[in-house]
Amino acid sequence: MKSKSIRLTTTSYAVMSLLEMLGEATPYDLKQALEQSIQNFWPVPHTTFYEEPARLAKAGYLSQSQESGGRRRKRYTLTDHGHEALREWANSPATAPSQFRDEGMLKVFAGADPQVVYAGRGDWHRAKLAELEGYLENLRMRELPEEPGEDRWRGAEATLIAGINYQKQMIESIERFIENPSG
Amino acid sequence: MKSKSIRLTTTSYAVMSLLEMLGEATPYDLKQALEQSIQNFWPVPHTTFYEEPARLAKAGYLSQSQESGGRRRKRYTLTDHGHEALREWANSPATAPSQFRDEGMLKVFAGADPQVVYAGRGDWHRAKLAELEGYLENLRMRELPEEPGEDRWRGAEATLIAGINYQKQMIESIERFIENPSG
DNA sequence: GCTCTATAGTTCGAGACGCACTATACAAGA
DNA sequence: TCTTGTATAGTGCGTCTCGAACTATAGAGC
Repeated sequence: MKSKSIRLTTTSYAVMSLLEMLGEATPYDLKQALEQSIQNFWPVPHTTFYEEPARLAKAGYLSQSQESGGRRRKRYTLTDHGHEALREWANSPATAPSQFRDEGMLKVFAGADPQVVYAGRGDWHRAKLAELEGYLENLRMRELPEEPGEDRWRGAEATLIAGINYQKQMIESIERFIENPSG
Repeated sequence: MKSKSIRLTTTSYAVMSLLEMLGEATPYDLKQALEQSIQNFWPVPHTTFYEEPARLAKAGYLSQSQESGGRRRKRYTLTDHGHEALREWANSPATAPSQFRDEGMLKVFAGADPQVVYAGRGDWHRAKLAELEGYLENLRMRELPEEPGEDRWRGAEATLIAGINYQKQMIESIERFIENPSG
């Protein structure tokens, strides 16, 4: 365990949380799981799921194995060290304030017409909303056969619901903003 | 004009928009102007205001001069090339979807108690709200002596108002989420 | 076997980030 | 005048993040 010391970023914890939920996962599994849960609150480009686990493994937070046939995919699991680090982070009170970025608002700042900038936005958020509602339904189907008390998926469900509420709110705000940018 | 060609990012346009509004500005001016307008929609660390203008100047989008006394600060203005690039971007319809990141929600995903995670958040947003309302008031005082039709500050005002609405909404959402995470 | 499409994985260079630090201005008190 | 304090202003640099462009494998249907 030649654990090179690295800085753990929020994205590191995202990967570790996902792994805690899934048990063992390939980068692709992680990518999919993120899309179906916290993507709305922590967007991560897919290449990160190939790079970050390798980085975490090198530092001893994950263990790695390789499939012997086919694509010879890498499978990761949390080590004890990883679990510990994750728990410590999750239980620490200090949390960075949330951030919002919207290129459209910058264009408005630069003088663009809000109506034009936000024309397609409502639909985008409506599509996202439908997608999330689908995930939530799937999640609830899958949960049925499990033991009562089984709660590996509880976090995923809470964040999905929050994501759904978030999308609904965005749809409303955008409509209000288009109607009356200085209200 | 040894214009090295660079990629213009959204942050580049943020800097250029600010410069268009201010006319001429030092990095520090840019930093302050951002804080009082679009910070909520495009957070930028302060070091960027020293690095990015230099990069843009090298590529011919800004011109640079240096104060001769004191801190010998650099002052930037948009070149014609810069104005053009900015206009083109502002008028282009394609706009990246907005992004939201919230480390707290990740902690909830990882199993943390929403009540604990979001305990101080409401206050944070309330403070931010008050800050923005102050900026808006200042902006409106300053606008009084200007010519009617003068609208360099209109974008700033619109984004400030949107920022204020955003903070109000966050305060509400957080309260609702704490009360009932799975509503 | 071939071809199409979905799925899965990789490389790499440029940009973004933020800690830690340095420097200047200016006012108040000793 | 000298020192000290504090707000203002600027910098260096290593690490992390991003995303375009690309490659590879699997499985379905002919």
